[in-house]
Amino acid sequence: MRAIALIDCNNFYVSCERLFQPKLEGKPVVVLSNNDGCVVSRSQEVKNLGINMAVPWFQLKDLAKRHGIIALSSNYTLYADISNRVMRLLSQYSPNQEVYSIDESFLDLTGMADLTRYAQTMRSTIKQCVGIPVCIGIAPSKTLAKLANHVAKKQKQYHSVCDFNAMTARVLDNLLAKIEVGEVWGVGRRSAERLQQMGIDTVLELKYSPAKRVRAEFGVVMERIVAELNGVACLELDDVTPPRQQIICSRSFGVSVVALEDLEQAVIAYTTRAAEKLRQQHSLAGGIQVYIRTNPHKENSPQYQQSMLLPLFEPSNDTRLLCRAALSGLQQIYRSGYMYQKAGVMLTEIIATSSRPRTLLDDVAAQQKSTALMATLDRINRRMGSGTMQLLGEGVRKSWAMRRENVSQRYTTEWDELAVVR
DNA sequence: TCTGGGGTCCTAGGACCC
DNA sequence: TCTGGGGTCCTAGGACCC
Repeated sequence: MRAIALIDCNNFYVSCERLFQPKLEGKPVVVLSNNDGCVVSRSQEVKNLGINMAVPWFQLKDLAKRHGIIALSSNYTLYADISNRVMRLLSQYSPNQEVYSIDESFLDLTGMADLTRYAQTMRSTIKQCVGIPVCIGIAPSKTLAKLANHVAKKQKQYHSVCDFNAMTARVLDNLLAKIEVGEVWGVGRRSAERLQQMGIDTVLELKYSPAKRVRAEFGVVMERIVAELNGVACLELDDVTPPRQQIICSRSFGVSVVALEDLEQAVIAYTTRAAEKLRQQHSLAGGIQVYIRTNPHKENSPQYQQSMLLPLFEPSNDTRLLCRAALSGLQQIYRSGYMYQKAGVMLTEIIATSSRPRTLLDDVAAQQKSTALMATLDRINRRMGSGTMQLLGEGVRKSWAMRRENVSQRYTTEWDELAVVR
């Protein structure tokens, strides 16, 4: 039988912070999204208080004061580095790994013996070498492995490892009968509501729903989910991450922005970041979309949002060229008199640099010059720190920059910020 | 005062073609 | 009175994920 494992780090961002600040152990801790907006990671103590994911932080301030909740700004540089360490360790346990997200990985363990013990070894190795606690679910399909992981997390008697393959069909069905249908991977809030209206409340009920009916009501995606719940693997492990088809960089501002000049700075900054990512994956973009919007939560102030797609004359990854296009778009959609809350850019029609189309009009010398300049820019910023060299138009003061009031050090990636042992 | 950011896939509908 | 059928491509929007 197929054996797919899903390894999921517990309370990942909070666990990363605790690695370097042991005093946070045993205390209620949350990590907030950019701009210190919403809760994106919660310690067990916080979950026990009944605080949900994605709650706006300002709504929690009273509760936080009463229970002494510690709130940290997110530090993605740190989390990405810790994630890499976990993933590299995990890769030693199977020839076939899919890194699914910053804190999750699938491993194909088909054909291996004594999987529960094997998984326990994995757990203790990661805990010992990196310090991050994980839970592991094992099953014949990805969707079931996700559910097995859910059980491993919720039910203490499994000691953080749950192997559906080691259960009889009857025991498994009894387990599935106790899980709400909304817990299934790929069943979101919308579908869960519709399923419940049809009388399908539990995972077990979805598992035994007639395929025809599911297909007619929800389409192929849900049909595939039902097959996966029945142990038929429809989703393969993707062990190579394909290059992105679109690259987005967008941010809310720390304060509302009114002036075009500030929006221009922000758009240049975001385009610069997006272009860096584009070059990292050795690609060119055929177009760039720019958008701005006011704060939709402020119902009393005038609302405006607009976007514009600018096709490029030829595909490029030159920051200067992309910025020029984005700025021309911004100038066309900008309207004065609004309080802007967010701006963003999206690179589209992405192709590999190696498949750059050739035409008789190509200015090869100019292309080579651009490639060399961008490579130098990237090298300097990688070596000396991101933002060492930037376009002047990005600005220096950056009054619009996001809030990060309580951010921890980049303990593992910056010489100046290493943990100090006394 | 204060509500994230970055992705993918699917579907429906319109334009267009023969 | 009465006006086909089938295909492609593109875009926008919805739903979902972490």
